[in-house]
Amino acid sequence: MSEQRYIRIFSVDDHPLLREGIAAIINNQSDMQMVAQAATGSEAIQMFRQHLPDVTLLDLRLPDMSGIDVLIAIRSEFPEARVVMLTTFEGDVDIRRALEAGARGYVLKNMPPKDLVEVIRQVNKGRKRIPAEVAAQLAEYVGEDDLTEREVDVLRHIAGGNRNREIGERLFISEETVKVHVKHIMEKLGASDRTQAVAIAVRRGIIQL
Amino acid sequence: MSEQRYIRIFSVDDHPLLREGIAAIINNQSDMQMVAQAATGSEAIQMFRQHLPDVTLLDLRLPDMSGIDVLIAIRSEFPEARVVMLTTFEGDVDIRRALEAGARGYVLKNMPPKDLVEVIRQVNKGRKRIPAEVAAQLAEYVGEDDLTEREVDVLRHIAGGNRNREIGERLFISEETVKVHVKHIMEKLGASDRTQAVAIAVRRGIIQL
DNA sequence: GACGCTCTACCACGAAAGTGGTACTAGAAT
DNA sequence: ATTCTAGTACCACTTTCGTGGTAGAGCGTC
Repeated sequence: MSEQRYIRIFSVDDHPLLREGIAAIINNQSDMQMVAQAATGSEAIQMFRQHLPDVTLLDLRLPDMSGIDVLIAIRSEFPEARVVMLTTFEGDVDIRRALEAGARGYVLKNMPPKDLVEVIRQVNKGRKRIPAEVAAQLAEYVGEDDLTEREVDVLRHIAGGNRNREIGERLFISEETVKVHVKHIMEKLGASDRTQAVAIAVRRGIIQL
Repeated sequence: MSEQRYIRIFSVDDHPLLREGIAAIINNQSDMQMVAQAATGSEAIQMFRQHLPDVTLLDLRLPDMSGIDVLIAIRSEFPEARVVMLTTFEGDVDIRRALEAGARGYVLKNMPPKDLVEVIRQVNKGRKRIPAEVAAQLAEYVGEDDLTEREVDVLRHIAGGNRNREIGERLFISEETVKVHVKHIMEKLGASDRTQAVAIAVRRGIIQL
């Protein structure tokens, strides 16, 4: 194949300065071209349909919706879409959910540009690519039980400063049941009390404050 | 004045992609020029001496030290240095400390590029410039007491999941004194318990997890 | 149908946390 | 010199948390 075609790239990020930087890097590569950009989730979904890029760079936190939800939306319509998450967040939960939702790569924003373009080339070839630094985050918690949805509900109320009795009232369950959930939350997260449970959950990306 | 001189700009940020974007924006302005870049605090201090830029763009979180400390170091040596903080963090404490340390501007990374260049122009003229969005964060907590150093110490130990007795042992004070500190912390932050105190403190940038 | 998981609920008990006081000291500020 | 602030300490008391069990209902799976 002597004909060299560009890798057509679509960037989704709500930070204009960063988008600019990505565009500069991309367009400096002889084999890549930035074909579109979006700043919100709904924009992203719409523009994906228009441009059908080879590789999409997707931020995790967007103003209107989660990057994970954008990923799911795009892949439900275009199962072959090749999406690389590009974010500052290192929490293992975000990484895991992105990969479960079909992301082909996961790159941190503080990585050198050459790592990014390398991941793009690999993903464009249909491979998956997770840098060691990111994989290490994942490995940290393998085998440990995830919190259930209900437990995350309870945890959010804990972070809001609610007492067990209040949490019970809001979730329409007894205080005793709340205590059971709290116990399980602390066990699963390895926390010694509810406060540390919140701290750990925030670090791991299980909840946001 | 017919002779037009460039505003010489120095960018300090540990995200290469973002630095690239800033450089692209800056060099697109007819009246500005990027003269140097640094990725760490110590690099920043050293390169400032070499280049003596007109305006410095400084990230708050750097790998080796806090952006605030870099700012203090630079301004102790060059009191006329014009520094704009450029960061993603909206916590009022970071903003306040930056301004107290002599920052002339405080711009969020998700702002439009034209806001950034506008702030740079104003700051270069010797003015201070704080976008409304940032000022609003500051206004949120005016008049409220800051936590003392000791209280922040205690708060950090709380976030680590320590009991009052343990905190006392580590800080070489009695458990009863710890309880007094905890009481004051909750009062000042408007928290109903120690867990919410940690959550609020993290949101406001008083502690990091 | 038996198993496993999740969510629910209750009980009892000891351990912390949180509340409301008082009070002394050292240093900064006025 | 006096006032203010931050930090220290102790006490008494109530409330909440955290731990250890047991157990049934509902749902999906194998």
